[in-house]
Amino acid sequence: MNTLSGTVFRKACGACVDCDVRTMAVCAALEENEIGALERIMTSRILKPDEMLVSEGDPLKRFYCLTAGVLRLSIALPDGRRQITGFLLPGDYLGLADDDFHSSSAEAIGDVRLCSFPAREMNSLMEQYPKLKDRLHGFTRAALRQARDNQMILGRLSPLEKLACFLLTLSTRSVEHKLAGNPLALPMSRTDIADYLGLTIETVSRSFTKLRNQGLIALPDPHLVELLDRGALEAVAGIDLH
Amino acid sequence: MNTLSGTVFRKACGACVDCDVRTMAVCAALEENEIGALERIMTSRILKPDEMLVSEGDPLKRFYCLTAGVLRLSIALPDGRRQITGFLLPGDYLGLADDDFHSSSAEAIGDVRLCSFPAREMNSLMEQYPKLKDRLHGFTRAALRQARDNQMILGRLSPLEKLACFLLTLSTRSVEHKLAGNPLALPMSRTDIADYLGLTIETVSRSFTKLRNQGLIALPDPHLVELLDRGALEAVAGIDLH
DNA sequence: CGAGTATTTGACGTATGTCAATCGGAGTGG
DNA sequence: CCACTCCGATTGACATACGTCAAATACTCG
Repeated sequence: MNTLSGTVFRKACGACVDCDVRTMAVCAALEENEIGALERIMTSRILKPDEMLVSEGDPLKRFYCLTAGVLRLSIALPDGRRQITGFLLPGDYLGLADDDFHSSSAEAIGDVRLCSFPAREMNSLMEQYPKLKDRLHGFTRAALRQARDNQMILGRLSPLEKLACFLLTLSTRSVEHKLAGNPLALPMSRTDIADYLGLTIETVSRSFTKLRNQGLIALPDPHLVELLDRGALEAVAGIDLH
Repeated sequence: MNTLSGTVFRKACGACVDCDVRTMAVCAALEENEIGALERIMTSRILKPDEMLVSEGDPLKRFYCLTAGVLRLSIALPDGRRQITGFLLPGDYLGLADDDFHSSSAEAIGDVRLCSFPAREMNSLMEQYPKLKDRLHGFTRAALRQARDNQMILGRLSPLEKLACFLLTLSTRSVEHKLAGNPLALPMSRTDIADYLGLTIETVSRSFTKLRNQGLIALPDPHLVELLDRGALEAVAGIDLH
């Protein structure tokens, strides 16, 4: 079911220097001879599918760095409506937006592995290594740009445009995060995609079908998309994204 | 027409110590004896209604701090569709999301006055005063939380809920920014509100009328709302915000 | 192989967008 | 001071894209 499994646990718990996300995560701010400081406060953690890592409103005790798998960030309304504000890929950092409390929930999609840093120690490490803080600030700015792009997607695009946009940006991000970009894995469910794009699952499904019928994508199975015509997809998305 | 004019140019260009936004803007990070460093690199600027301050894609040359009036941040699609990603109030900072280029356009709504800081000098000042950098990072995190709340609003709320939510949060923010919170000034047009909430102006207008008919608000004129029943508005919004 | 769940497809209703007309206030000129 | 114009806001009539409800299909996992 989960197309990522198999790669997830390739490595038991190697040293930071050999880590899959060494070059793209927070830790890339530190040189080989400095990484020990981070490693010393770090603990590993594994999540099972749909396991909740943090819940909206929880006090912020730890920061996390995703090393394998995908997380969904979401906000919920009292009546059960849900908005997924983003998907975290390996190398992404959890806790960018928050001061003392988590403003979103974070749940595993499929199996997940992450590094966990106590907030206190991480904060003092950021004082010790300013470039660590700078890198995180840079991540926060990028997350803000992404959130604003999402506002455009949610507010002004049609369902078909939304889906095209979603597939293109996920593909691009996947490549940046060293995951396959073209036969593209979609570990999340249709419900997740709907809650991300502000649609119903039926509309998401119909949009997939439409893109498939137009020959722009192939769907070997619901969790794998092949982007057959990136140019045409970009035309459908009606927006050239980064 | 513009409910803000009259207060806008109260002060010609006083010293930072006496500034209206001294306690809430970036500059609050610095003590009285340090503020000179910021003042030295600062220049004042005034914008006329609808004047464009920066355009999407422009190289980032300067940061700005709004001292009077309101700015709209927006992203545009090639075909003219527009998404307003936020409104900046006095004390807010422009440039939080950006690295080398502006990711949104910024235009004045009514008359605007702002402080302008050359990016280069501002960056070196942030090195000199880490608490300045910390404050900006804090602003960025807050902006990210707000952008994610907006994703929820855009993706999952009905038009009536969107408008109620908009009025409540604008009222709260106005108070935080030392503006009137209850007869609430709406300097932006219905088109701006529509482009912020992902609606058409007709739907915005109908939603205003509905809230008025339900006795939740009064509209002495289109740019002034009185929140008659905050509790009921919160119930309509279906979301307790912050 | 069978049960349970996720996805897809279909039929239908409605909320919201579209198009068009009216209203109202601000600014201008007679 | 009043009439006229202009532009933004409101209201109305109508259409349709998307949501809702329901059934069928396909996949996953035991």
